[in-house]
Amino acid sequence: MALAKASKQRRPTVPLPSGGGQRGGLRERKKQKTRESIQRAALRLFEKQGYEETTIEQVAAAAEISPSTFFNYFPTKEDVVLYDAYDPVAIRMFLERPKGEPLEVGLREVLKNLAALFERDERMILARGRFFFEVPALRARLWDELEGAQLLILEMLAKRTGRSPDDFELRVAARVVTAAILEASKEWMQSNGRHGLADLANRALAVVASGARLQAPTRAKPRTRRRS
Amino acid sequence: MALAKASKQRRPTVPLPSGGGQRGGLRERKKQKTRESIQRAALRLFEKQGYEETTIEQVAAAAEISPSTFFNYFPTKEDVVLYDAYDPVAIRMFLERPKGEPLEVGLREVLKNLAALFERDERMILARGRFFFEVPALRARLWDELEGAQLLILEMLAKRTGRSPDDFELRVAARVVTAAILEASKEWMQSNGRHGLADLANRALAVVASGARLQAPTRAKPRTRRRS
DNA sequence: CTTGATTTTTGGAGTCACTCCGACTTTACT
DNA sequence: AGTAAAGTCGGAGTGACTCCAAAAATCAAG
Repeated sequence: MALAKASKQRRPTVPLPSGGGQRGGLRERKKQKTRESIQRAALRLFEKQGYEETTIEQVAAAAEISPSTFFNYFPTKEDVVLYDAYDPVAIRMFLERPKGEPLEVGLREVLKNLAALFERDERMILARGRFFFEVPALRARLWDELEGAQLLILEMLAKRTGRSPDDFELRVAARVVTAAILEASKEWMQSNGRHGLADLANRALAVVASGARLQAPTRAKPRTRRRS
Repeated sequence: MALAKASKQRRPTVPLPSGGGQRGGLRERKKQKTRESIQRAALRLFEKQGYEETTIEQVAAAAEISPSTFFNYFPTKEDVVLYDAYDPVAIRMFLERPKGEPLEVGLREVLKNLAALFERDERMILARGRFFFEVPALRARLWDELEGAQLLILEMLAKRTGRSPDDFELRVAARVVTAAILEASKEWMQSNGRHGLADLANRALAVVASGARLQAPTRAKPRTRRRS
């Protein structure tokens, strides 16, 4: 079956700065800086002219590098938007949760901490977020990238329950939890940060815990309703 | 904000044959046939040489049309694989479920009926399935396309519960259910149809209903275990 | 500070998906 | 048959991305 070579394996996403944000030789540090500088330039252009309407050439010019060099830093145009310097931090946070702790608690805590971290450059994060949901190509990539998150959660669940990560039911559970958190993030981004990320995640996880069984109109309980 | 035009709106996916599979003028019927013939030619080539390794030119040649014409039938290369003649059938099935029926029951029934329908060209369906999970570009598109399914389920849930489709909790529920079914389909495809689609869907929905709360190793209860 | 090895940057040539469009052919209808 | 609509095709782009080899910057030693 020719499927093996069918994918031309998308070369691994931008290498995450293995450390928490300060690792690696001076060499690597500089590369990191350039990468972020390119990203900034790109996002600025995308916001001004739109994603599709901006060419790599323009981004390269704005970042004062050659188009060739752009591809040294990001394998595809999409990756400039995808790239998130916080990712490794989040992953590490998650992995370092105490072994015995119930999954949801861990998730809630991580999300809470992240939300706090985000306050720094929330503006940029939210801007990126909007792209994800408005540019088809990015939206698709994001979904796919989520697979990684799901795997993390799966591992965690496997450890907690003593089941194998191959267990079908376990995989369903992991995917379901991931989906819930995704919807929370989406709401967060689309509401432009008005609703707290931690809050939304809590509510989403509550829905999961209740077996997604929603009773009649709860119309009378206007929760964190703000404006329409 | 330039976001509005940021997406160059991916022109709508291949128009679904509005009817259940037999509607439209003679004109349209012929188009449909051509479309399916192109798809067959394409899938055959993809299987033989791999997706990325096959050019549109080759597909066009195999289907005895010009490359230009290819794009008359499918907006992108991905869509040749994505296109599913059964989609409209499935959607219609789902929409025609009795109003009062609980969502899960409806889902189970639809899935069961579909599974039965699939027996016809299961081989091709499964082949397509494998592409989805092995070719990054297709995987991503599929995730995104799932958004449509989620919307359907959301509508249905809204009707059932009397809540608004904007309700955050409802959206989470819809996404969670969709995720469960996705995992079931994925398992189905990856197991090459060994486990029944309807079975898997049932088990997945059960996990959701239980609040995704899995107890310790259930190793001792081998369920619908078949071979392994 | 010089030299040679090692990265990094860059330009150029090429592939491929996809767009735009005008010319040409087929089909449907009177 | 005659005409309008729909479908097909070819050619000339554009832009993302690959491959490669030649410059240029960086670094390590002597």
